[in-house]
Amino acid sequence: MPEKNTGKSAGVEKRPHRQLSIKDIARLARVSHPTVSRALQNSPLVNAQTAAKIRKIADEAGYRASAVARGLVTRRTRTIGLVVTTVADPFASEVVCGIEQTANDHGYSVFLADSNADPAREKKVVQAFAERRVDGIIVTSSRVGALYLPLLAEMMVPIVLVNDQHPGAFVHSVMIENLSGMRAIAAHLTKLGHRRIAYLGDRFGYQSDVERLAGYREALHEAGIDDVPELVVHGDGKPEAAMEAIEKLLALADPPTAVCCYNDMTALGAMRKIRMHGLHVPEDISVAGFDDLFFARYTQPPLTTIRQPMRRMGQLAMESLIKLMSGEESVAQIRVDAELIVRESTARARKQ
Amino acid sequence: MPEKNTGKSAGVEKRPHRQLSIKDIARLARVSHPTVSRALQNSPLVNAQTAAKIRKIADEAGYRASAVARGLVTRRTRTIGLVVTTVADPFASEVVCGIEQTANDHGYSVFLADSNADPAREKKVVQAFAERRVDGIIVTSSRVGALYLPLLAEMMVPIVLVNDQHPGAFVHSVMIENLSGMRAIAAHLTKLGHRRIAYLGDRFGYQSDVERLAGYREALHEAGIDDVPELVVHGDGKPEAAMEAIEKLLALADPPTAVCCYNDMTALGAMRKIRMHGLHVPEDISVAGFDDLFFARYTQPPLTTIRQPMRRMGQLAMESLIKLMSGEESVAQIRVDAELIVRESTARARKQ
DNA sequence: GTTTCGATCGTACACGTGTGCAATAGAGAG
DNA sequence: CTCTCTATTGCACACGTGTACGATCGAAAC
Repeated sequence: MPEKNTGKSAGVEKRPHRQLSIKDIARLARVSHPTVSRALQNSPLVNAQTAAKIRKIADEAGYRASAVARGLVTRRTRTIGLVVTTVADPFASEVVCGIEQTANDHGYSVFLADSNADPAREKKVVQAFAERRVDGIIVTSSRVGALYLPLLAEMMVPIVLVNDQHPGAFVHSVMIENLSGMRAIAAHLTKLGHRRIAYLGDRFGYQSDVERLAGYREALHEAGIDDVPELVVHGDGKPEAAMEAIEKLLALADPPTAVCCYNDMTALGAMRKIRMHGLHVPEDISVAGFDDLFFARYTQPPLTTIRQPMRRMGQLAMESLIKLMSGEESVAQIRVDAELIVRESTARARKQ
Repeated sequence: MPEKNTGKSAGVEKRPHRQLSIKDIARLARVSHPTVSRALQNSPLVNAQTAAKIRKIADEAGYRASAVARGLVTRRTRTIGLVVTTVADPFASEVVCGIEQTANDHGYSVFLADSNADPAREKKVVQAFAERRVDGIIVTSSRVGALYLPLLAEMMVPIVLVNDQHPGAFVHSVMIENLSGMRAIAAHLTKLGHRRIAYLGDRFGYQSDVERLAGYREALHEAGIDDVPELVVHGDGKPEAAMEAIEKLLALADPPTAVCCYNDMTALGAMRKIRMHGLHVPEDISVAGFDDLFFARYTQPPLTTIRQPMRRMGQLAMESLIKLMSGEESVAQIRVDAELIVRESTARARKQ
């Protein structure tokens, strides 16, 4: 009675101590390897009892089918590529979290790549994805979305963008309602009696910045306030740049009594600089953010902001991608609603 | 003269429009496919001119070698699995960033998996890694490190842990000098004249908490201060729990004049609650954190803390793993130094 | 008894790449 | 001219899985 001895070769083992393959299981179960394959896929083509027996043996042996071999023959790897400008950003990491969870729930594994906003690196990681034969790609907050067009064409793989900064280039994307969100914030401020309201934006030209700026303007117009160009300044979405940008506002002869920040990170820098000037939020100046990152409720004072359902957005992007990968159609542009969260960084304007 | 027509079969194409393979390039270059393989690997076995010509053709055709086919025959996928309790944590995401960068620099791709601190999920993702045939695994801040032992044995793959909470179970890890770090913070406070210094920790029993608590005690002993059990309380490393935990300290008949927090997230919650009690930092009570997350310099007041070189730690973990995957030895326990960053949340104790 | 049909299972391939080995050709030595 | 050696290339396999197709067998139909 032959035991586990295969009789194949007596040669020395290679370093990585041979994982056991489907053929090993076939030998143990005294069937052919296709039968094992079918049994593990719960195929109706195999006898129920045999299948159960095979599954039991495979399980006890700790057998794990090789996804790479399967991917080779199936031509579908059940992996997706996720490129993000940087994971070390609270917004991105929440989105990544949502994507990873739903990918995992659907049997997909995700390759993570950090582009660091470096176009060369971004191109490199997408090439890596091409070699890995990913089934789809998600890109979040890309500054260089247009770069993907040729690569996309080359890879023949669906792509979904989250909060892309260059409109129209891609069909599938999920974004927040930037305009109505920022309009809600600005309207909140006008209702508090503010008339000199500033906008501290991201880099000029990015779609989300354009849309939020538009929302800010709409709210002001509705309140009968005219545009004041000197009250619109730009940072880069991060605290450092915000600290510089807000200097221009504070140096004004008639400084604003409230400022709408492009996002919470910007608000963080703004509030810090305001404090360094000896001023107080919200007594001297109201500050509002956008995103509702985890720290928004812990700032001093807690930040009034717009909540973006970041994980949900990641989930939606992944679900959309899954549809596309299955050959189905999916909604091209998904827009999620923004929710105003009023905390203590905004207050009624002082009587002039 | 035969053109691109392969003459193989006139059957209809499958859906995913056949990527071109090494054989396509071979046909274009009028050589055999092994020659193409060797040319693209810069093998000395192939004529320099032929190699150059092949590479040119492959490049112009936009050919991308299939990493999955290569992985199958090579038995090395050049992928690693990265499991993290949650990416949506500023500490973890910085580490992930460091790991991804250096992995990418060395030609490795990384599978990201979020365990959500759920043991079942954690097991599931590691099984997925096994099927993907990853060459190595990195686990950050695992609460359940011990769970990996059997899976590790099964996979025969090197593992590196970052900031593991269960000492001794694994050989390879990279951690911060918790003890000396927290001792530096506490000593900083004693030098400012504080005598009633509290410790607001993570869950009891986690290694990093144990070590930081020990550092705190050492500093107090050096300053001739006795242990006061009521001044040591525990949260869970997040702001919410910190807000609850610090209540116990504030409710004391003789409340502390300074509190060492397990990390910056804890400090965030602590400062918020202190403010809600109408007290001021640092006038009424000094607060110190640990980690130096991005927001530490933007809190009000900016947070005194210990800087952890998070990206560097990720880099070190990845470099260590690369060594192990190459069969080399690597330092078992890597400890990186902590650096005290004094900002404005700590001040001289008021005269009693 | 033969025929037919469905249920099971095995055989033979394919996926795209890497690599040991043989084959060939050309150069140099004798 | 013959032999040897080296440089270069092709042939034949292997990696581990999925799947079309044929083979077998038993039962049911005739």
